[in-house]
Amino acid sequence: MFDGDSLESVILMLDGFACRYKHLDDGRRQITGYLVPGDLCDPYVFMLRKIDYSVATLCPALIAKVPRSKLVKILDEYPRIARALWWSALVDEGILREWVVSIGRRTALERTAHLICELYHRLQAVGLARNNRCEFPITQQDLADSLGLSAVHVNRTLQELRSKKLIVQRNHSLVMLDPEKLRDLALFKQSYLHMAEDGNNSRHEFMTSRAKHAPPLSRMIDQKGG
Amino acid sequence: MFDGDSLESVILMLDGFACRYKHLDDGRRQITGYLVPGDLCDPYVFMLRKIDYSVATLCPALIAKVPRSKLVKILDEYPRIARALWWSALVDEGILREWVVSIGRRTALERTAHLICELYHRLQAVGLARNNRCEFPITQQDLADSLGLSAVHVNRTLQELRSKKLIVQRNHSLVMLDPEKLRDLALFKQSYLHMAEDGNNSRHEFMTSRAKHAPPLSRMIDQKGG
DNA sequence: CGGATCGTTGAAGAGTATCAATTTGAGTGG
DNA sequence: CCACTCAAATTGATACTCTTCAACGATCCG
Repeated sequence: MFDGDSLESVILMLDGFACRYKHLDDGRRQITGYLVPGDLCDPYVFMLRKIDYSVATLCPALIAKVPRSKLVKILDEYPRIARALWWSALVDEGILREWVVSIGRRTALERTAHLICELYHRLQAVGLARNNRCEFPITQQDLADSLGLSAVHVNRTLQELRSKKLIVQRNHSLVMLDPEKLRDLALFKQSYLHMAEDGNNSRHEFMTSRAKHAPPLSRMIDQKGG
Repeated sequence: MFDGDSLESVILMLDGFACRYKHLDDGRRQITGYLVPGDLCDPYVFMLRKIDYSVATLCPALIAKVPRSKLVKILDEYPRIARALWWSALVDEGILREWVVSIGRRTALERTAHLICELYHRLQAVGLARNNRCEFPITQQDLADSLGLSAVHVNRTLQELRSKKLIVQRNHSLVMLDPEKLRDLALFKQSYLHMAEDGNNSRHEFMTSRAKHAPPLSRMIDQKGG
């Protein structure tokens, strides 16, 4: 799905990771957000005819493609889903604001820690993380393009997080060894994610609602694209 | 209006400039967006009980305070306004994505030029800029906190834009001497603002609609706060 | 006129980028 | 199971953008 495309259907992440990103003309890339299971790639289909960013998967992913017309009908029938969608867009905006704060004012170390915290908490909210461990299929180059750093510097920053005994990475998963210290270092305040106290949010509801009422899924296994 | 406040009414900018910002615990500040006439400070009142940022005016400003209940009624009666609100939130998100790209991947010079272009085009869209001139009541410290730079560096960056004959500043207004070169330098693509070809957008409609149906305005002159 | 805020300048240093090479690790096919 | 390949991670050296600090000048306003 690319910058400038028209929107004829909405894509829901069922499994795997993806990201939104933009390219500058000379090739510089900036990732503007991650999509985890339960997220919609493009909740803008109702207002904007074109999207102004691209989406790429970071690993093989499972998605549901919901035709625009079908989604409109679903939203009419199940207003809770409409509300969840609206909520979700606002949460996305809050996350985006925090990214601006991170890239603008946090140091490389704080910024990297903050992104790890964000992803862990979002995955936890949809039941995909526990015991301080979660999938982490994001390359150092992707992190660099998310954090406004170079890949080399991300590498050294991750080394520092490891040497401080805050995280370990194995295969494509990550463990927070001392979540509290990590959040302190990151200046991380969970509240901006607007989740309930128990760590759940309405996306979870959206996912489970979806399971009962969803249109047929199209299955797509996709290699990482750029 | 501060981080954590409950939302009992929505504030509409009628005149003047304001910004959204967040503080880190140690005092570092990051501005996450500007509010110009026609913008709502907090279009989140419908879903989120708390806001996760603060708002400050940058100059004496005129605002309309719309009680939550009244706005709900207005939106029921005039669905076009509801649509404009929804649209507006999506445009805000697009702007935020572009800020992430700017701070993450544009150089200081490009980034500064890009913010100038954004503000000019947004002001033009609500009829507050023409002939490449607009109000610009933003201090270098504010620019620094918007662009993720130090005030000193913003100063030198503005000097460079002036020495390249791209802008001039007088009093509190700014003139783009060579808008095309400025946009090229900034890698600025107008499309992300999702405005119509003529430079107008639905916020303008929102403003004029409001004039006919608005609740009584409360007038508030406010000194810059932090 | 005095005080505050904002803008400007210079010098020195920190943080991060860049470049280039090397190592590691995960497939893949023989 | 091993050799091969390719992408990702790591390392070192060097350069540069931007920050910090401190001082000074300009402007505004009561």
